[in-house]
Amino acid sequence: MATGRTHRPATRSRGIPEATVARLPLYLRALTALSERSVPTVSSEELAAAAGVNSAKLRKDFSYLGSYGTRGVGYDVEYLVYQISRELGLTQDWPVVIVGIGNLGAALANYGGFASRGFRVAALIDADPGMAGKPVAGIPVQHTDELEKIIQDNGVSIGVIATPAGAAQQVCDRLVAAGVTSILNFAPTVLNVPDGVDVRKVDLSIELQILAFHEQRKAGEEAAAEAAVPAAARKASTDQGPDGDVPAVMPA
Amino acid sequence: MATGRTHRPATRSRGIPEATVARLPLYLRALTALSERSVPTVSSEELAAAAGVNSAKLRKDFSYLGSYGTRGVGYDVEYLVYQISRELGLTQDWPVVIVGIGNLGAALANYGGFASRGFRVAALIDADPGMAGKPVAGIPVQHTDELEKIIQDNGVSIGVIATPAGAAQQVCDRLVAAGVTSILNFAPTVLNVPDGVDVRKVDLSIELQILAFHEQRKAGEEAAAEAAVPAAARKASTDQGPDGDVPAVMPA
DNA sequence: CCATCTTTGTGCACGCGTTCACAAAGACAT
DNA sequence: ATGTCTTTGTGAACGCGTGCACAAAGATGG
Ligand SMILES: NC(=O)c1ccc[n+]([C@@H]2O[C@H](COP(=O)([O-])OP(=O)(O)OC[C@H]3O[C@@H](n4cnc5c(N)ncnc54)[C@H](O)[C@@H]3O)[C@@H](O)[C@H]2O)c1
Ligand SMILES: NC(=O)c1ccc[n+]([C@@H]2O[C@H](COP(=O)([O-])OP(=O)(O)OC[C@H]3O[C@@H](n4cnc5c(N)ncnc54)[C@H](O)[C@@H]3O)[C@@H](O)[C@H]2O)c1
Repeated sequence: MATGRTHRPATRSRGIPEATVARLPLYLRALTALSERSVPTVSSEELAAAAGVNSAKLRKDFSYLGSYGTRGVGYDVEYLVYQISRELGLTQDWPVVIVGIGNLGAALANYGGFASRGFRVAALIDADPGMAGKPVAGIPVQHTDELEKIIQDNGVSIGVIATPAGAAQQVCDRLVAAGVTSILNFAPTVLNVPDGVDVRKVDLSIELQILAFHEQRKAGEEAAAEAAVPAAARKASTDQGPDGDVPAVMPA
Repeated sequence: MATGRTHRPATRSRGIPEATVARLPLYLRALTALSERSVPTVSSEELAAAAGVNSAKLRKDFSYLGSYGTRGVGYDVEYLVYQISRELGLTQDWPVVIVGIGNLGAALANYGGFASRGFRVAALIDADPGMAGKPVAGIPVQHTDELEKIIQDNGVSIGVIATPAGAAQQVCDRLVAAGVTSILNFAPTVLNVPDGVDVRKVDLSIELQILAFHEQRKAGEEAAAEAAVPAAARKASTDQGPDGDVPAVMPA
């Protein structure tokens, strides 16, 4: 999961489980593809395959929305697209600001998939005075000094942070103070926010480390250990079954 | 969660729960920061606060590693850094290839945090012949034709896909055929891979949609509904409590 | 050596999420 | 109308993850 909500411990808003909410965009994407191919209806089995999930799970997910399938036939594609869009709040327009227009921020600004579905880049903000006024993806970058004004003038409630880690908390605080209540954080830091503010993080580094963990499992298991032992571990992991013994000694 | 493993249904490798594995990088980051400040030991309470998790959870997580705390004192920072690094497979070097050097791929290539911890960009690969040879972040881009050779010559087992969605599955298949067994996917598609291959995805669009959902909940609840009803929904959500009634009618 | 105080490691209970499996709903043919 | 066949919607069981709460471990001071 490159994701992970912080705070607001699974509040299950209005009865839709968090896990289901996280899958709705997946279904929506698959349904949109079907819609473009003018497919009128789809069974839970087919759609589940397209979305890469279990069909029972998909049916249960839809049942939380009120579920509009027809037994023996399946689901009406157009109708589901609408229902899910509405449920996710995609029938309205969400102005978004991106703070930190460096490598990543610029890539995000250039990303087309942004506008495609309800999201609109309202402003690009950077602390570098040299960037102010310079257009990125057709949008002029504005200085951080304008942050509060931009948020308020545009009624922005969703902010994207793509600054260096060191600046993230500070930027976050300003965004929140200005009225932003949802933040997508790309900086590798834990953000502290007051209740009522949602934070989701995208952390490349964590994802890679998780992959490395599994990769090591796959590779090792026999020719493991004995890599580079920095004088700290004694007889590190001879890997003898679960709960394998570990050196009960601590280094300086 | 911008994350989400596909396939391999929570295999709990060697007894370490998947949820714990996903948190280890978080602890490692916090510990590294402490280490740089030369802090010798840290209590579960302090470290948990820094990582943004519950302290009991943290202690339980560490207990899976064999746990090396000292009661009444806490954990030795350096030692934990080493133990977690080893557990995550970060004591070895992981060559990584990035496929699709567009806006995002270039940003990733330029990303410093890559090399910092065990990961090394072994090659950049793109299908555009015009890019071949052109250096990005100091590394010359190579053509897709070379993909298999690059993977094999460098012993690459981790691949990053940053191509357009349409090309992702095809690229994925080639990576897997060439020997890659872990994939980090930035393209908005569900990738099908054989057993034994791990896929993690980072999906900006999904993250935003999840935020939009919660944002809508926060904003609405009273002045909801009655937005733009595309002749499909009849008496859409009057929001009368949980399991609120929904129109039992389907459009054409 | 003993008492006190801090902090770990974990038993336990609870709730969420997943999946199976099946009854019922409805389409469709005859 | 009746029967058959497909597919939904969900009851129920199970397993994982979380967090409380506490006993035991060990440091520290006298
Ligand atoms: N580039 C990637 O692929 C990538 C991947 C994963 C994570 N990240 C993270 O994303 C963040 C940005 O990465 P990047 O490669 O774009 O870095 P970058 O250095 O290229 O860009 C950072 C930008 O933020 C601006 N900035 C600095 N402080 C600011 C402030 N207080 N307010 C507003 N703007 C400020 C800088 O002027 C700069 O333009 C970093 O935290 C990085 O760790 C990047
Ligand atoms: N830019 C972003 O911020 C962003 C954010 C989220 C997701 N994404 C996704 O990441 C992917 C890349 O986005 P982008 O903005 O960099 O797009 P882009 O068009 O700038 O770059 C895509 C690159 O992939 C290359 N390519 C195409 N087919 C290929 C193939 N078969 N093999 C190898 N290379 C191939 C192209 O030559 C191009 O250089 C897309 O799927 C996009 O949806 C991008």
